[in-house]
Amino acid sequence: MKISDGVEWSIHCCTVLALLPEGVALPAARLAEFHGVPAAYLAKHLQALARAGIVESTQGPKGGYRLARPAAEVSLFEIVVAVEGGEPAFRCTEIRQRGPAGMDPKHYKIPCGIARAMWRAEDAWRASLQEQTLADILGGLARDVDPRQAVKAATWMQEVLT
Amino acid sequence: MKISDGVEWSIHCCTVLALLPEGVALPAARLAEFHGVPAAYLAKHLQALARAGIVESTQGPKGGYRLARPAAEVSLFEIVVAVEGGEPAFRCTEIRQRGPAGMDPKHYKIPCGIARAMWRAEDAWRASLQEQTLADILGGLARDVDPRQAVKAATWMQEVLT
DNA sequence: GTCCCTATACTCGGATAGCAAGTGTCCGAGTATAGGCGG
DNA sequence: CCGCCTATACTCGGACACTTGCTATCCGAGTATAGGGAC
Repeated sequence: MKISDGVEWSIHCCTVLALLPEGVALPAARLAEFHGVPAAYLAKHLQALARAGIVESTQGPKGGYRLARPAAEVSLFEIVVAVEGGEPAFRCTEIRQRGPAGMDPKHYKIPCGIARAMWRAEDAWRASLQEQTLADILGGLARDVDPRQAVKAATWMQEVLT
Repeated sequence: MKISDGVEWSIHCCTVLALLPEGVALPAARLAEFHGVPAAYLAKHLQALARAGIVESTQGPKGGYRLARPAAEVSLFEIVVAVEGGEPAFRCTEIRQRGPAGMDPKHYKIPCGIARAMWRAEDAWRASLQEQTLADILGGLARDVDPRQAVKAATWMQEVLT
């Protein structure tokens, strides 16, 4: 079980986009440069975020990506689903129906108890992600980030936006 | 993000082993036959369960696998960890240290807030799995399984154990 | 000086290769059993 | 008849190919901009 790197990158990108002045967009290439990741691959995930309505894209010069909604209205869960897809991590293959003790599929009305148990755990995971928003991440940044790094980041952004 | 099929198979196998009479073992080949899955591949996962101390193995004729502890003392979490490994699903690659705004690693004492958020969700997942034991699964079986299937399964087991 | 037009260059978007982890399989090492032999 | 020994066959255990999905990349479509020209 492994969560795609794209999830980590996407959340970081959304955090940066949330810090952007109103009405300004940042190209994928700049986001990639800022995080030191391959631009072409990051673009793939930003597209997924755009399809999910989390970010908006503008083409042409001075174009790029920007957050589609206030940071407080974007949960981490939405980002994860946008990048990884909404399918549950545990997939019941109904092996209870196979083998010598199996019966006709119509007799299995209730999902397998094992699947229910695994899904219950996944629901707890989803609930936790759903109640954490980008705004919470930003609050944590303000608390934990070294002021010198904040200055470096702000300077870089100034330079890029000119 | 996908949980290995081996987890599903392993939990089903543990459930069957829990229904076994005291002091009797079931070979991997029989477990595979019962669930209609490839025997050689299932064996791989049973070995992982044995290494983790969840099941015990006996060699030679009349040998096989049996549960190492009472069903109430085996949580689903243990099984998942035994099969999938204990590494977190979300792996922080510290991209905050890279790029033009990155600083020397020694300045990053606290884990990235994004990683902390993701890990918090995983903790909720783990907690849910930890409080669900094989005994709970067995209880669900008694409630939900079609009596005719129970008979088929019991008959098969009788036949195999002779 | 102002407006319009056009060419430009910059952006996103989807289609295309490469690689790692999970999936599936095999054969060798070890051991409890069962039968045969001797006492 | 009982106990011991040996050969057997059945078990687990780790080492070896294959396939799916994530990783990484490229080039084409679309568009806001900026400059130049006409009025």
